[in-house]
Amino acid sequence: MSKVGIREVAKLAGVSTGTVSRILNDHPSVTNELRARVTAIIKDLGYTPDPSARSMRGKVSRLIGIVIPDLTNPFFAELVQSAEQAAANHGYNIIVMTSFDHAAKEADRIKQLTSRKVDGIMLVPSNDFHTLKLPKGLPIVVVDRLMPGYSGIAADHRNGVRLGVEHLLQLGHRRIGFISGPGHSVPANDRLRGYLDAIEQARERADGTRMAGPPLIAEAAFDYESGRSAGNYLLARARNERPTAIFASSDQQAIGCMRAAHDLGIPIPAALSILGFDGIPLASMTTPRLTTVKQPIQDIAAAAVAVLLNKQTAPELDNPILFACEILKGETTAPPQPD
Amino acid sequence: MSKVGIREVAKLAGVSTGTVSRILNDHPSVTNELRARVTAIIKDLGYTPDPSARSMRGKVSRLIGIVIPDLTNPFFAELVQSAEQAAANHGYNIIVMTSFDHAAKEADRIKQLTSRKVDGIMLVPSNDFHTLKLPKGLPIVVVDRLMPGYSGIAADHRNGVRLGVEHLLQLGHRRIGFISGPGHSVPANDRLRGYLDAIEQARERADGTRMAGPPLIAEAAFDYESGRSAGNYLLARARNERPTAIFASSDQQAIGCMRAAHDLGIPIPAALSILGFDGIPLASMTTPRLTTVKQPIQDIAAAAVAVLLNKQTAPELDNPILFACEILKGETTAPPQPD
DNA sequence: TTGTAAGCGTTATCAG
DNA sequence: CTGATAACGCTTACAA
Repeated sequence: MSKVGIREVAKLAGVSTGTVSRILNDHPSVTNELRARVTAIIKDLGYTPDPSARSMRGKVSRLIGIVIPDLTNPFFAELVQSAEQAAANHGYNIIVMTSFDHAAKEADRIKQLTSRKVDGIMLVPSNDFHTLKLPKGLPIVVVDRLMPGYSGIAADHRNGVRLGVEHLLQLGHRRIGFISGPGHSVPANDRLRGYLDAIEQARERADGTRMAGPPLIAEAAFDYESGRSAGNYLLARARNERPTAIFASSDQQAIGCMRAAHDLGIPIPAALSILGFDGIPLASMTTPRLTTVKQPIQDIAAAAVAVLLNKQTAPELDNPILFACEILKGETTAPPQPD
Repeated sequence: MSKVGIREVAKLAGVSTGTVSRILNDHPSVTNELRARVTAIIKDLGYTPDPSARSMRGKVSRLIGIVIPDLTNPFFAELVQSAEQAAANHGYNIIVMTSFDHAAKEADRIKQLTSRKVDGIMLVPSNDFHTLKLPKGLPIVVVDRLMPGYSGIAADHRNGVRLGVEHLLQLGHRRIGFISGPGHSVPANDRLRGYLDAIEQARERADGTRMAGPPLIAEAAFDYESGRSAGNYLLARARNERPTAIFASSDQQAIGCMRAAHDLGIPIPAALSILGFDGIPLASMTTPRLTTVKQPIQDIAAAAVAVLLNKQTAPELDNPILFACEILKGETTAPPQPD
């Protein structure tokens, strides 16, 4: 059943193993006639090349490594799943590893992948990732959390957030709170910048309109519980002082914030609009459904795989490939009530 | 940097490559003294054995394949993550694949894994999985969705559900609705059986107490939307007729059901208790927090890996290893109001 | 207990 | 364009 190797094929086809190998690897210099005949025999015999032997002799393992901080995070889960699909389409498989946002573990995992001879690594760097030396010669594409000095692929967080703020502004909101991500996280800072951009811009064009003053930014981790307490913080003031809309840096934060509002007796979206970021499936499962800025996860994954397989030219240093985000309208945003 | 092979080690240690190999593989017949010396040199040189060569020559790849229906499902995501950790502890890595509950894709993935020479496969079979021939000689452990005729590892769904029903009974509920999973799914049927067990048992010991009559079971897919419509179905009757508690077969169903109740103006848990099953992180993120029966995912994953690595004897045919579930108390269950 | 040497299944080089 | 043939880095009889 499984004893069939390249030699059997060669013998049965009356050619040499070399020829079979060339056919297997789409080497151009083989007669079409021959190629057809041998291919038929291959299929007939049910022969499959042995990946281990291939990756030992050749320099290709058809294996891609993915290192992410946390598979439990729906965003990363979808990223991995999309990458798996994209890779499978090219005959590649995926080895996943979780770093738990721990730099040492991450370094170890990358070393493992290197020794596995993976053909490339897709990396979402851990947050305390600072001085890791990436192995040279091995294609690595940094995804989502872009690192200065490395090429990468990600959603355009900054413009995505700007888009979201515009949406709130157009609804008539003027006191727009922002729950920021952890300060040491690159995408968190990008999102914050997007918020500041949009607010600044609104201020400039708002001749008479006042953009309200009190602190409207709260820093928090990306998770649910942090979003909740940040929400509490932002909402803990008189009605005509507190924000009429809150933009959270992640859907999980947004959902936590919804809960905070609920506990304070503030109806959504009547008295408070909430906008999330990410577009995870969970967003459409809340009551009311969360309006959110969706990242094109599949596109990101596909692009990353394409780059690793040299199907697409890699992004240049400090000049990442960015994908546009779009607003996914739910039921948590509406025009503000008059004070 | 990377040119160091077993020969370098051997030369530098003044031994043969064979000896080094034996040391690498913990072969018993090597002097401790020698072992220590060579090990030191290995570490010193930063030598790492080439996995491709190893898996080609030997019969071990230190690779485990995992095939699941959907990585986006938080339950499976956690399963994979836990397995990855467990495997890493033994020097093993994980190749993940998604079948999308599609039998053909699943078969293809399994074949790929076989040719990769993985040392074992952890499989959550797709639901339209009927007549797949599993490759012989390759350890496969079926997880979560047990298939009759195969050995497997899973949570004890039946007893878990029974536990949940007991909880509701103790709170005083007598009309307990049940949202079942899709009829063709094995765990769904196990859960349904658990419900029937508990109800039956309650009926027997309930001398005078009446266990209410009207249809209290609704079949639905495991997802959110299905849970919602099943909830609507069960709740669409007069207050003194409808269930005072609903047990859903998945957390996602339960959350959908919460939304249905909400839309009908039925307060939770005041007028309706809701109990979920799975214990995904999402369960603690709803408002109010969902009470649920938690599956010990990490234990399941660890056991599956242990079996694949022969660290633990495999479960016998038709005699699966089952792990107990436990109730995770949230805020959606309370004593029923009088009619 | 340790050394020697023969492959494992492919790919790549080099002739023909 | 195709056929021999030598590696690739390691494990494992078999010998010593």
